[in-house]
Amino acid sequence: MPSEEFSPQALTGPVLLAACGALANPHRLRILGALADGRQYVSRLARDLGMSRPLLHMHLQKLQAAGLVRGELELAEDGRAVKYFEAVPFALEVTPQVIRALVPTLPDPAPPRAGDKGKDTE
Amino acid sequence: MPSEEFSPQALTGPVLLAACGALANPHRLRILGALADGRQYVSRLARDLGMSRPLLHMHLQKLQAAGLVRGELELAEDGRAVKYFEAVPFALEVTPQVIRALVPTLPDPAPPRAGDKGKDTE
DNA sequence: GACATGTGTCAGACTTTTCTTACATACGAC
DNA sequence: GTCGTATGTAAGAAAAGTCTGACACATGTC
Repeated sequence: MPSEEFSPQALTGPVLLAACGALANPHRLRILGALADGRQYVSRLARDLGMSRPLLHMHLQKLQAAGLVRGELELAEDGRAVKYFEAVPFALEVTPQVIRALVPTLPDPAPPRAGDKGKDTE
Repeated sequence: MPSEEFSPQALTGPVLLAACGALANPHRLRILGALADGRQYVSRLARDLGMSRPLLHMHLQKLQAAGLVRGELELAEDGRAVKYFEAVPFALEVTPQVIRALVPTLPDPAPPRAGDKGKDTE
């Protein structure tokens, strides 16, 4: 049951980039850490973590875009709409060799301008 | 021979943040991928990767600061100073549980202002 | 000397990310 | 109705990251 490469999707360059970008922020690590204890809804999470709700919303967006977190809007018993988030059970394993294998799947570096004869660049 | 937690140093919150921040860039992934094939000096690396040397220098700084890369200034046979970089053989493994364990080692979120009675935040 | 190679670094522009403040909606209870 | 909870989003400021172009130095060859 352990050790899937990267649970939800195949590990490609862009996926690794999104995942690392999402993990490269203390707030988002805290959020993921909190969600590792179980699902939670955003207003509660904002209170628990001591951050503003719009800010938390933004970070959750980024985590969700990276596939590290999953959100689901539910209707509570009393009828109020509550959005629960949970951590996707991912397992990200990165080594220099893994990265080398992913390099070919990276987006093109940048339009290499023709007629480029700069001295320091080429 | 495989599976060290995180080769060079213990995996703490700040270390993970630095590592992910360093990995969250296509140029730096390319650099690491190239160095996975073996050590190389920066001017050569800049040519191979098709990027300017100052830019490569900046990215190498960040990779080195994160402990993912190691540089060594050497004196070539003909006397020229050449700086070689090599990839540190790290193995970064991240899961929600790992993150939860690291949360306590993260830097303080932000000075939680006393007397905070904002409506949206609390 | 001029020219090639190698090194490092700075200043400024540009882009992206981060964060707050303010607004909008909907529902239930009083 | 008002108050409390929940949701989402937009505008703008502030900070961080990215990148280029121009410097500086040293060495070896011509």
